[in-house]
Parts: sequence; structure tokens; C-alpha cells
Amino acid sequence: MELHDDARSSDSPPSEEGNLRKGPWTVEEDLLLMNYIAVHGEGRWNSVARCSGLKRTGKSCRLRWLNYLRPDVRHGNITPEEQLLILELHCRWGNRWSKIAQHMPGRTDNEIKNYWRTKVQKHAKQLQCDVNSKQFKDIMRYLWMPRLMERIRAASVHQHERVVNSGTHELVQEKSSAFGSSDAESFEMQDPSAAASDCFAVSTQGGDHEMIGDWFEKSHFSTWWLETLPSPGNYDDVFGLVDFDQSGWGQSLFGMDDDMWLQRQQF
DNA sequence: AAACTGCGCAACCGCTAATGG
DNA sequence: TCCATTAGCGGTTGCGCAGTT
Repeated sequence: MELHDDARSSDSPPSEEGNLRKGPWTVEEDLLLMNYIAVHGEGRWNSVARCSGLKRTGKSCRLRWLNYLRPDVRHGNITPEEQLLILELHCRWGNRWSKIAQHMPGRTDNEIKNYWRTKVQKHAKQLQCDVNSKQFKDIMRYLWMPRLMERIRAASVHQHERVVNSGTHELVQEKSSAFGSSDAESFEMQDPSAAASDCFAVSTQGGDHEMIGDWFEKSHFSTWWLETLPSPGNYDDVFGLVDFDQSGWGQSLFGMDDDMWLQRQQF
């Protein structure tokens, strides 16, 4: 990552206490750790630290491997699908980051935690409500999550049109059958989060995020959401306290370039 | 152009749970 | 059963960067 590449090249070395290094990892340390794990495998982190020649704690080695060096770890933008999954799983489990991360292949608990703190908590702050308050949870349920689903669905439709227009109809069929059944009605949603996770696992392994949009279409995930939620009543009850124009939260919340949708809501 | 501010993210810290002798 | 060690988790911190004043 650029940030720490810069840090590595800086003149200030990581602090060393009793010959133990702290702070950003160097390229050499990364290579040392990767080579050691390639030969000896993961686990027994204290012996990794001792035997690899690294002047790090076992904890530090484990963290570096899990959060950064692991080959399957993904960095970069959290997709709308992943955002939706984080919101949904956090509603269910709270700050159980590692548990949430288990359902998001390639994402680390640290990354999810950082996402929650930097994005979600920020918006709660902007709205002047506690991130755990009913008010903010309602905003997530009735506004943020439906919006994310809409974006995912829109992306899916766009993908279908693109594929169909390009004349590769076979590809569409291939994508549809990737979910095991061509019958949308037969896609039972006994455990939505598990289904979402399964779906996501498929999508990440295949490296094709548009598939998730397909899945949302087929599984009627959005319908399920609305059905399982308590009656929203009048949204004014939920959002009455929020000055959307002043907070400017719509744009930043949804990460939209042009949030036409929010404008349509006539807040 | 310089100073300031906020953000994003890697890494650390402290605690608890799990494991093995 | 107890104790030491190790692994894992969640919270917090520190630093570089980018945007703003």
C-alpha cells in the first residue's frame, strides 16, 4: 500500500524496544514472513517470529499475514453488495467483526471494522444520533439498505442489457445457471444472510460481482427485507429530525456521484 | 504557499478464549 | 484441575495524504 511504502522509505525507522521492531513493515520483512510461511505454513506465530529471523512479535506476524500478506486478501473499494452485507450482518451480530468477516471472503475483520468506523459511524455522527440508536438503525433499514439494493439491481439490469445487446446470449444463460436453478421462485430464503454469503462466495471466487445482482433479482432479497421489517409507517417519523440538505449526508452516505434518487424523495 | 483539518488504514494494545502439558 | 502458552478478537492509536482555509 502506498501509505506504508512511503513510510518505509522515510528516514525514521520503526521503534525498536529490546531489539523488537514495531511500526510499519518493510518489504524485506514481508518477504521474510511470506517465504517462511510458504515453507512452514501458517500458525504457531511465536515460533514464526522466532525462527524466521524477524524481530517482531508473533502477534505482529500473525496480523501482518492475515490482514495484508495472505494471497486471498482483497483491498480497495467496498462494493455495494459488500456494504449491504456488512449492514445486514452488523444488524444481526453487532461488532462481531471477525464473524462478519467470515461471511465476506477476502475481507478482513480489520477492514470491515475500519469501514464501519470511518463510514457508518461518521454518518451517524452527521445525523447527530448514536450509531446504535433505533433512529439510525431505521435509517439504515429503510433508506440505506433499500438504496443499496436498488443500486445493485440497477447494475444487474445494466449488465444484462449490455450482454444481450452484444449478442452473447449464451453468457446470460451461463450466469443465470451459476446459481444452481433457473427457477427464481424455487430460491428459498430460509437464512438470508447465509444465502447472501453463499452468493457472495460464488461471486468472489468467480471474480464477477454482477452475478450478485442476478442473485438479488432471483431471490427477491429486497422483498424479503421489506416483509421482515416492522411497518415503517411514515418516514417523516424517522427522518423528521434530519436536515438532509444541511448535513449533505445523502451524497456521502450512498457514495453517489449524482444522487438523483435522493432528490426524488423530496425531503 | 503555508497551515490546518479530517480521513483512511495499518498496526498496536489489552483482554479473553482455547489449548496442551 | 491448574497453569502457562498461544491464538484470536475488538478497541484504539498514529501517521501519511488530500482537501480546505
